[in-house]
Amino acid sequence: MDAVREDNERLKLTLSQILKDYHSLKKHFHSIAPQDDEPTVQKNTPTPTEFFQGASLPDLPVVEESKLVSLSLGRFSSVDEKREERRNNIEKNHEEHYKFDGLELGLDCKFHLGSSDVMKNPSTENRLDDSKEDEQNGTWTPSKSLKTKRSGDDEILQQNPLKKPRVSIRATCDTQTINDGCQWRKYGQKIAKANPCPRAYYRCTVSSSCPVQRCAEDMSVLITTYEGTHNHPLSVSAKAMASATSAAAAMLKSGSSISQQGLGFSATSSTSTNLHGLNFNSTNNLTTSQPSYFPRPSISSSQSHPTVVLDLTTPNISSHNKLSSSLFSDRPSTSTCLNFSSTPSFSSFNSHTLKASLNNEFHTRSGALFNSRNHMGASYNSQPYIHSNVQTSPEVQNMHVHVTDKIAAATKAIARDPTFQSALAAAITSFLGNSGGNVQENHGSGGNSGQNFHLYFPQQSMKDEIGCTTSFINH
DNA sequence: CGCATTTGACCGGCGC
DNA sequence: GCGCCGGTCAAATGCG
Repeated sequence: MDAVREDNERLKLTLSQILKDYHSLKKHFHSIAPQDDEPTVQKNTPTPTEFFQGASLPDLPVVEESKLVSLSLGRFSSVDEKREERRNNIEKNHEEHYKFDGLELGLDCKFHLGSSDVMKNPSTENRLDDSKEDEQNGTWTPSKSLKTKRSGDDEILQQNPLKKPRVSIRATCDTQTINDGCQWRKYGQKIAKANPCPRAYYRCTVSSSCPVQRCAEDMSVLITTYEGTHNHPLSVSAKAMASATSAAAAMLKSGSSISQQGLGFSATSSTSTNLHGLNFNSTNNLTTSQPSYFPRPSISSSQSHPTVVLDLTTPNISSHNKLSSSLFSDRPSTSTCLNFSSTPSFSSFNSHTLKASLNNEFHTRSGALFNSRNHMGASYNSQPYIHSNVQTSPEVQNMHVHVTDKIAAATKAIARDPTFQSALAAAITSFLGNSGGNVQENHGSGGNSGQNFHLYFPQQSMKDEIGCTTSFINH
């Protein structure tokens, strides 16, 4: 009980710190966001040039909260009422869908609630749900958790009444397990049916009550499956994967209607999430010609486990462009390549530069898959900052955006957090992809409509301090 | 000696 | 009801 109380206190401290950071970020955002009387988010959104060359920071008036772009740092909750409302609206009106979706970058950590609400509100699940349960019950038992109906899990229980969502990572790896920064204790090993390689079971060692588990099938491709979320503070190096997996799980929850349909990229579904900057978006609007600049993760449902599959095994993104699906034949193929700063946690990954190809494939338990055309590639390097990764494509158009000193100065102050760096890269990338405003544009040769976006920092020192550049390719 | 891993037993869900 | 299978437990074993 003492340990639980200590954990509780730590969590409260962490939460208060997060809230503090949020308010600070909010202040900064208010100071750099230009005022606009247009009613919708999309119309309210400045062009990149306007945005980056906005009025001097102190002169900017405070923008109404309803007009703000929501900045997401990767903690989406499936029960966000606003999002539910928006989702319902989408079903009625596809145009309205893009009004918010285009710039839904969202700081969706339930900050519209008071801090006390965050602790009390059952909708604040994902990272908090398990610790909340600890508070209420005193202990946490993984096996029991599957049986215990929790209000915070109502949504997922409705659709997957038995199992928690899982996040499965496929990666080529030399070692028996991937080094994701967490400490794992092996507690079992089984020979799985139809697989000559044993499946190992691991449990987080930091806290005895931490529900995160994984099994690994050690083949040429290591498949690591995460279930549950850490309910204790994580090291910086562990946060990357934890954030990614928890966000993927949250995305699965919020977009579980998609997974349940198997191929169900319905024309009305809309979810988005941010995996430590890997910005996922399962928004689909097949009736509009506006391309989505977000890739979709692989979503499958194995038995009653809804699973997001992050495939890190495919080195060549362009090869996936060959994948086709009649489902998306009316849309341009989209790929995004982001380089993420890395945390030492990824250093044990086998490849020099591990490309995370988040294919839009629906993996089934039996290995069958259905693919769509969108996919995402990301690289994890052992460097302190995100760095540019120029994707070479013969038929791309290049679009260059020069970040002005003003936005860079404003960004410096809020870009210290590595998670934010990743989120920022994804946010700006999506921003550019959706606004398409006053951007310098060099048309490349060829008839392909592919576009290659680059962010440049005018001064090297600025780049170093902000620590992120990003490239974006739209085929 | 303490901790991590191994491994057979056990349990519960699921399909037939 | 029975058997299969995935997942977990816990005693035995190994290792530093």
